[in-house]
Amino acid sequence: MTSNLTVSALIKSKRKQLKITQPQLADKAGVGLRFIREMEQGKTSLRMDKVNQVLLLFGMELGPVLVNRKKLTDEKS
Amino acid sequence: MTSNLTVSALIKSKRKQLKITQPQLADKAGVGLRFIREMEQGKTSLRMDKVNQVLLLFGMELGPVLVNRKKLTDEKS
DNA sequence: TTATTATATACCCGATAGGGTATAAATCAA
DNA sequence: TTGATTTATACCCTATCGGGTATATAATAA
Repeated sequence: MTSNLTVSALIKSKRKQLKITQPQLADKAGVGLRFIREMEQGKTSLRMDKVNQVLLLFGMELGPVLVNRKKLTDEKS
Repeated sequence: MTSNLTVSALIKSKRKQLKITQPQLADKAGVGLRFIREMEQGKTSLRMDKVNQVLLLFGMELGPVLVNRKKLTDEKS
């Protein structure tokens, strides 16, 4: 199964795992606190380079992924 | 093996597959021609929403992916 | 070669991302 | 409850993204 987690959800959970606050994450990533917040809140117009600065802390980056074919039960192809 | 194709490479190859020009792709995606060019040339500071507008034409979207552990032969862990 | 077509580069400019900061609202612990 | 901590909202401001357009440089075909 292809997970397809949103950036928003991923960052939030990863940050919680590390038990650090938004200001601390912003600091580590070298981005503004406001950016971390907009990211966790799912803003869609973020700049890729900034997002990658944060994702890289978790060994990840933005890449093209297949759109989630909704649940198998939802529709018949 | 996790492909990890860049957005740039993916768009360029997908566009060629469809045998359409940059202006045509820009048109279909609803973005400017300049944007398509910057995208194919690997500009890193693109806005996610705009990139997704284009990727969606190919059934894809931006998502967090694991950073490529370089080739197995390149380095010893 | 010369046309034709596709792609790249350069400019102007409006819109907005993102930084900073201040304040408000949650959340949690005592 | 009250106080401390974390997160959310709102504002100002600069930098720049991205659209449009014009020009330049391939690239391909005749």
